[in-house]
Amino acid sequence: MPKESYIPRLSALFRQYGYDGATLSKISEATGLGKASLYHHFPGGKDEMVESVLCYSASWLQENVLSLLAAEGAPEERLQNMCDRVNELYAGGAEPCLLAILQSGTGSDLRHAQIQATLAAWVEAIAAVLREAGWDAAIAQQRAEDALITIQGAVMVSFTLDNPAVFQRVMQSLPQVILKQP
Amino acid sequence: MPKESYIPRLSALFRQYGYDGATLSKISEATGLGKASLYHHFPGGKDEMVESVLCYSASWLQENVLSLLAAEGAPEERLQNMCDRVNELYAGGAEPCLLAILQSGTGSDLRHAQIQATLAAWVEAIAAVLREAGWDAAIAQQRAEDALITIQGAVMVSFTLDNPAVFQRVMQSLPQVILKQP
DNA sequence: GTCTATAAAAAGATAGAC
DNA sequence: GTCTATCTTTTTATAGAC
Repeated sequence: MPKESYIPRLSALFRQYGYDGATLSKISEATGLGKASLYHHFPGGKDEMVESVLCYSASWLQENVLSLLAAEGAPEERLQNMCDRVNELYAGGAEPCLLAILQSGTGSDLRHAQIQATLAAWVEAIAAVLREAGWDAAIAQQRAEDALITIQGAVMVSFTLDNPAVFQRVMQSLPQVILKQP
Repeated sequence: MPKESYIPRLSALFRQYGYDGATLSKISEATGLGKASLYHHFPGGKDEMVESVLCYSASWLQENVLSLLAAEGAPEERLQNMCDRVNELYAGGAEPCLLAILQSGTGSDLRHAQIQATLAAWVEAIAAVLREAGWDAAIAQQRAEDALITIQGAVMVSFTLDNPAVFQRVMQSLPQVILKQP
């Protein structure tokens, strides 16, 4: 099997257990591959697995979220499309954020830059929509940051409180909130 | 030394490395105690250490944040006091949230309920301020959730983007945003 | 590309002296 | 209350056969 086919299961494992908690034993079990086979696909060990997972995450975001923001249509509609995909990504507020999880643990410096770049691209994609909607660049940047803050905060709070309704409510209103006059 | 004196250093270690990343070796080094001494203070091992850290966190929050929300004064002033303390807690957006970090890793079920209770108490303390300010109970609950979402999201985004200015800006406007008419 | 077997290192935990 | 020493288990990683 090509290594790409194991990325989703690796992704789920790192999201649940984090970098240090996702041991090779768990990874071996989840993928059905022996440890030696894992090193065949990922000679760099867990570091390389995480790097691949983060790379895949960035691609998924680009193709499933950022591309919708850059597409044709009214700003509110494009933001709504983003929220729909984000809702899938976080299972309606029931699953935590991989990017947030992978920032802690041993050797997080290696992951930090990659995660930062992904989040920055997301902010910029939203800011572009807002500039197109006629906002000043500085305000657009702030509102885009606010949008990410709301999404990430809603994931954390919903997951912690075991209350997906919080996530649903916030995602529901996000497009209007972001586009609203001050 | 009494075990309470080690809690702050334990806290810092778990915040940086998470549950699985904070190994006994690191803990031993950070506290200056041998492993056997650690087990003398915390017979239950890491689980008991984390439990103590989370218990201390809840106390700190109660005494330094929730008590200010319940104190005398105008709602906006009390929310502003909260933001000031929160700004210290997260080092102005430079440090991640212990509660968020400890939700992942091996055996997170043990920690989840404790973290959930702490966050729920925080939400309720804010909601009480808003009800006192004349808001309907349901709206007060939503606004309080929104406040926590903003705080947690701002910590995550600021830390990820290495940009404390984002955190500062958001904390600055939080009291007015929460109290603003819809 | 996957396996079995094995090695080397690290982590979690305890016994018993002081 | 802290230490040294030791033990067990787990984790990471590799060698070599198929």
